[in-house]
Amino acid sequence: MPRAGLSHDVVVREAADVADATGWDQLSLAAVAARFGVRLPSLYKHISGLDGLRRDIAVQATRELGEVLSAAAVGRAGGDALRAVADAYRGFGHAYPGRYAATVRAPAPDDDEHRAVTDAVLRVVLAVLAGYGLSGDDAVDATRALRAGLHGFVTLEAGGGFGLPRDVDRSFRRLVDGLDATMTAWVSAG
Amino acid sequence: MPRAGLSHDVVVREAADVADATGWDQLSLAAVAARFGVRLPSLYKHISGLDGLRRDIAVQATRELGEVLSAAAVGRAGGDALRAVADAYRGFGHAYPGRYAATVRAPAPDDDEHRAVTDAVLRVVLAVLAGYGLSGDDAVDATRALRAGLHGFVTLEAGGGFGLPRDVDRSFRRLVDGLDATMTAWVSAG
DNA sequence: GGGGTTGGCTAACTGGGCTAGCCTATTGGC
DNA sequence: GCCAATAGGCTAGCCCAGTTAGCCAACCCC
Repeated sequence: MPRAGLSHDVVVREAADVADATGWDQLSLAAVAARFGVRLPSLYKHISGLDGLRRDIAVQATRELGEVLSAAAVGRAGGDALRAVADAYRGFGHAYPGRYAATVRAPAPDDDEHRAVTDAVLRVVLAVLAGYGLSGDDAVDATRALRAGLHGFVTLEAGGGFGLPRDVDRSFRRLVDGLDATMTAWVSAG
Repeated sequence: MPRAGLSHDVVVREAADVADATGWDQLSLAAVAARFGVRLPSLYKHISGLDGLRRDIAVQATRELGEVLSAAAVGRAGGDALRAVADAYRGFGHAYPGRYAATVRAPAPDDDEHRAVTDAVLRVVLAVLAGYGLSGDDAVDATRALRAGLHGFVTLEAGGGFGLPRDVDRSFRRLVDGLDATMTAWVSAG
């Protein structure tokens, strides 16, 4: 019985790849086990069931998203930073649809590790908004508007919701420009 | 063996209620059959499996959404219409989370009935945008931005993604105001 | 090389979806 | 009113995914 060399991180990473390839909803332990050429119950030595695996993927994917956004934001400010972060966000959703879907999952109230990585993403966004001069309630509203616009666009695009031939990149650019203008306006409106 | 009085429409409606109560992802034929006090295979006389049922719920829910949005838009124009439609959209998502999730499902390419109801929703949105003087590519971009913003907000809200205490109604109002301003600006920018 | 730990495995159960085929309630024609 | 056809329930039985329990071999360290 040769060992397959599994570990928690290896299993989670492979499972994330499965989710990217087949869809977050279609993720199954059977598919992951098959990837490793291993029987399904063997995975239980490394993860706690399908739901535990989903949570682990969410944590890993959210960490990766935070790194990607942070890298995009560094050295930029204002609309420049906003556009870079927005593009990075959408790019992540395109490149890793399964991981992206995982990042939407809200952390359980007592899951500190998960909370930490979602907070890290939030901090990047807040830093971008600070570049507009937004803070407090304005920043909260702006964060929600920004996440709503980006998340909505990425999920609708991934779900095939944009049937029309009109160039999708261009629509996205105009959406982000609109968000930029809105936030700029909020600043001057005080 | 008394008859339970099932029919296609009755089953789909009850299944939509199950989806609202337990979540679109948790929808199961077992739960629907239990609601009717009927054995699971009996449902197959009225629907074609779980996936067929999901598609049927999507069609029905999208039709309902179209009616709700259309009713909200009637007799209004411009920002007034936009706000009314946006509130109706979010209200539908709150009141019927399972049905709402079903409306996101894109129609199969050859599913004319499904396409017809999604087109009806699109027509309402386009009518609102026409009130801004938007048409052609501008209208397509605006539709996408609008759907992205509304859909993103509703799903994040439903998913518990808005953890902060800041009033969510207020954030939504500001998002819609921002969309209104953006579309107004697009018109003048031609 | 012997013992503990780790990481595979098989066996077995649950529960959901699906198909086949039975049997009865209802309905429509005469 | 009867008889046949249809339609709408049912049971039985399959498959597949997830889960748990418990076995046993591989590896690691002394």
